[in-house]
Amino acid sequence: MPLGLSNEELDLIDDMVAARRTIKRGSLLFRNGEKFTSLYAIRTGFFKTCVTSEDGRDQVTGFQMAGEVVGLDGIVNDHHTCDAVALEDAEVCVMPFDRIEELSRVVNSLQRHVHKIMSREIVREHGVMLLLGSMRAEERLATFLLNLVQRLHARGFSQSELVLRMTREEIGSYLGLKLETVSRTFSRFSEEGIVEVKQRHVRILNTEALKDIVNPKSGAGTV
Amino acid sequence: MPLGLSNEELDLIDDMVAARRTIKRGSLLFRNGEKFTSLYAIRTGFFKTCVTSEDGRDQVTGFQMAGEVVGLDGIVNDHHTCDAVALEDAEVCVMPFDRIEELSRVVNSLQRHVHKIMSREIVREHGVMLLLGSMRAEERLATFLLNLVQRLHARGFSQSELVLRMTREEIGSYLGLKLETVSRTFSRFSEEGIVEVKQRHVRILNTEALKDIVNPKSGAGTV
DNA sequence: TTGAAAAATTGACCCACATCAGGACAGGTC
DNA sequence: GACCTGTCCTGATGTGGGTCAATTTTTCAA
Repeated sequence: MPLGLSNEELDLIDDMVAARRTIKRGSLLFRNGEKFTSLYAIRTGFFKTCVTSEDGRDQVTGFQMAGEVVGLDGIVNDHHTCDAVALEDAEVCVMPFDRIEELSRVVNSLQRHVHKIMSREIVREHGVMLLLGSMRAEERLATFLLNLVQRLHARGFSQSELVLRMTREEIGSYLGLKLETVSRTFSRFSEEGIVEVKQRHVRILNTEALKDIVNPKSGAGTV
Repeated sequence: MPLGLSNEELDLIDDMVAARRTIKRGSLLFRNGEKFTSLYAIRTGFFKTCVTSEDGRDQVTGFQMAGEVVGLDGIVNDHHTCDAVALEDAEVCVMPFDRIEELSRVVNSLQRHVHKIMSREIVREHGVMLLLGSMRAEERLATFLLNLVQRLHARGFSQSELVLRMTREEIGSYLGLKLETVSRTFSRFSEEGIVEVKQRHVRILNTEALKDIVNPKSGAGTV
């Protein structure tokens, strides 16, 4: 499932997988505080990860789909620091981290792959920080939709249609907005003919408009 | 400089360091788009890292001090995706990443160390996302001060006094606030006798109060 | 099929922070 | 000394999104 590996290497990766595990919609793959043992490669299904502050505030830190890896947060302290919740019935490959380290000492491409996965996550989070730190509600939601649809498209789904697996509240938590604001912003996009929204079914009618919102064209006044 | 390694292992780490490099205050260690070759361990000095969106918005993604590592963002795409700017004259160890990967195939503790550094960065960013997504200005600044002073204390500095190496604007960018808000919040803390602020010199008078701000005690009304 | 809970929409009002603007202060240069 | 320039502070005003509340729609269990 990770790209760019030879068959030989894929066999080794099979070696690495201890087991498969299925997770029912709504239940946890791992939770905050739990001992860290493995990374999980998502085969099917859809997850959110979220951290909780001491006083009970909750922040969704990401949404993960098939082919992506969760659990990286647990490596530092041998314990997970966030929850991973299945938003639909899911199946994952359990990859014991000891085994990963062992194998990646021998298989250079695997070593490289692991490093890239972690670095990619760091870079992704930089993007989220930019979003949370400086974007307005419309920009946040447009960014979110474009990102989702792009990842789905890379998996063979439509470029313009998607089904949200998460609630407005979860979207809001991820984007640093309240659910009402998410709902209103959807409505505004809808009024403007940019998207068609029916509950969790979203059809993007004007991708360019979304891109313009994310990346405001400087318009006429550019000297 | 990384903790928990034997002398033997430290020698190996010396092996890994290609060179030292000094960076003048205000100049860049690396910049967005630049080819990635190495990680950098900070020996002395203070850095900020920041990403820039296409339309010129800027987000400080972190402040780094002695003993911390920068450059992890470059691994995924062989190019850096952020700038690292020295906020005071600095010296770093240049550690070619090829060499790191090579050595960490042999030295297990180094392999583990590299993984932990990357995981720690991911977890740190989760914390920043929580801050940016759900905290109010006072909570953000209190969190920031407590974090800074804690890291400085771990390096042998005071628990209660610190000199900010960055401007109000840079603090604001990191915390998702405008510089005026940062300034006003400092003033408020000062009025309340929580800190003493003279330009970049900050003395924390009441650590507990800061902690209470970060983590609001539920007070009287808890049923 | 019915009933109850969960999710989503929409409106009215409010507030924390942004924006705009004026001025003070420090550090450096001539 | 006088003069910049960058940084910081503070006041007045505006606004985007939060809060509160009412209603509708969907989902799902019985």
